[in-house]
Amino acid sequence: MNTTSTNEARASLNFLEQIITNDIAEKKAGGRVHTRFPPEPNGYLHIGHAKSICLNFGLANKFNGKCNLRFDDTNPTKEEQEFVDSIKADVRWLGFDWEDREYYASDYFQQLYDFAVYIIKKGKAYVCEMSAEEISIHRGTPAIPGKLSPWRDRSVEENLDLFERMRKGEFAEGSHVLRARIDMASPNMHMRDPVMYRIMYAHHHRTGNDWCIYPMYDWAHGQSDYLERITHSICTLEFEVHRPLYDWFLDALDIKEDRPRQIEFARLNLTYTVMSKRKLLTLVQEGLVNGWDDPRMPTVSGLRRRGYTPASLRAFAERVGVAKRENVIEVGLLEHCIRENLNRNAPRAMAVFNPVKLIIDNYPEGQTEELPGTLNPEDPESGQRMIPFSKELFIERDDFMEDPPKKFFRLSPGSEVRLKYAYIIRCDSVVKDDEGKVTEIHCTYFPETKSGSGSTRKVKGTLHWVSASHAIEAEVRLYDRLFSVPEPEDPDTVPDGKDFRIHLNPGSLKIVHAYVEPALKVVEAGRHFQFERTGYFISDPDSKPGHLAFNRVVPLRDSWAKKQ
RNA sequence: UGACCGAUGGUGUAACGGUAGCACUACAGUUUUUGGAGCUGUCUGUCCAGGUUCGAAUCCUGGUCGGUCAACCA
Repeated sequence: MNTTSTNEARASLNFLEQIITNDIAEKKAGGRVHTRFPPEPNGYLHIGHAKSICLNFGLANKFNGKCNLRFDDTNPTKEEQEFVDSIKADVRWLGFDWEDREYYASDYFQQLYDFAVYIIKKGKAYVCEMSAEEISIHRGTPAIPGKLSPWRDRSVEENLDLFERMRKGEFAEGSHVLRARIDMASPNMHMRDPVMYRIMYAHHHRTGNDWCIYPMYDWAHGQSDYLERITHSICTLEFEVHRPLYDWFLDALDIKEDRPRQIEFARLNLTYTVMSKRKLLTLVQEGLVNGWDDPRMPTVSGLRRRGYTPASLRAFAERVGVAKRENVIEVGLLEHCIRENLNRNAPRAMAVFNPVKLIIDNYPEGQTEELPGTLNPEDPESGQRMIPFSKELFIERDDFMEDPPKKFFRLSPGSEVRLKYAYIIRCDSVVKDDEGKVTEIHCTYFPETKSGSGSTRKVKGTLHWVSASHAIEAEVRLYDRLFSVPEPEDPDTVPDGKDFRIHLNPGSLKIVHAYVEPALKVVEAGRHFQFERTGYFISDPDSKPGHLAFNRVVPLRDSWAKKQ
């Protein structure tokens, strides 16, 4: 593939790779590259996080660096161990290894406290006794400068004393905060004396009741980066306006060596889905989906249950690229990535979703043949499975038309098709019920056309089938996109008083009771298959002996359906 | 309209003052015991207006459009 890697050939680098390449060339941080993935453990990871994970671990990998997993757990009222566990499982499942570098912002609470004392001593932070509402009012608006806090000019000694007493728990929640003393007239709202610490009498999932003051994100994040000797602190675009503050804190601490650098990129958006934690939570809480791992959810756990593979998600993250421009990726690209992956790796099987009986009139009553079927034509090593064939079969109702249009290559009266791995057949007649619905299709088979016999007879169509008496029943969940419009959050498409929920696709889940070939009888959960001519599927954890359940990952591309 | 950021085919993303390329999508052909997969090909693009330059997607100026920011959230 990479046959042109001469010295002249300039590799195509994204903007992050360019920055890092330059930093290495300039020997910044001694040429080290160290990134981190910093989730807040307050919810489940989604595909946007997956992009960030692939980015941070991928960059470290590419430049011989390291990537830390760091939980940004500075708000005890929102964070839980349950989410720590699920996040770790998801990152690992995606294929990344943080080795022994599992860190928590809460590990640094004492360090952060000492740093704050340092800043207070420099006269650059003060304890403010205004209420949250007062602070908000004093902050002004982007166009109007804020007003100074009456507590802004306390002595260093007084600030030190008050801050220590905050920590000791002498004050009520909300009564005091520590604020950086920056510029209440800054056009950047984040520089208008931002809060560094607030009082919260809350139990923290790791530090328990050791602390009653907790650092804010802006104060904790950059300093945590510094403590971990992070070189490139990569975050999403909305933190761009925080960067001056990120740098201000580093300056206030007189950090000159090993200064981490914040770089922002545009988060992932996907068509036909919503991505914000709040909206996903709404879907779960209102029962619009069946939990966080519902196969229609863009959560990592949902994608996993849907049947997306780690490799397909990594390939996707690679292909969407990374830049600073707002983007909406077509979900078709994601689907392409999983098809590409599963086409090479998923064994084939036959399953009939909407069966109609096909009877081969000239096939001996009671006879069964075991016919070999290639497990995966894309993989010569894959081998075969045996499929029973008999006089009565099920085929897909859609594969028969009594009065077909031109270019219909499937079965119709008088036409010939091949039954995959078996014989060419001709349709002779049909039997209908009182309502005119076809109940039986009668055919003649041609014994000399048996697959593998070297028969050169050609037909236009090939159908999948299962032997009626050998078929196993299975529950098959046909998933489709959760929303019926590309951008469900677009205000232009949402009437007043409504929200994205009106765009929920009512057909996003159809459950059918299918007939599958008997080889599938014993599959355990989590196995991928291609059901020939229909799509890729995975056996669901709901599968039990005697009750098979499959989820459709994605249908096969279908140029016939498209023409219809 | 306070500040900051961004703008390249339908969607993403490259091009670092010198041939606008790649992927997905769409379409066509080829092949095929999956109307799948594969292979080949085609269509469609530098937001606008000026300027600098032999030469501008790239640099400058001014617009336009889009995004972000006013939690004791992250």
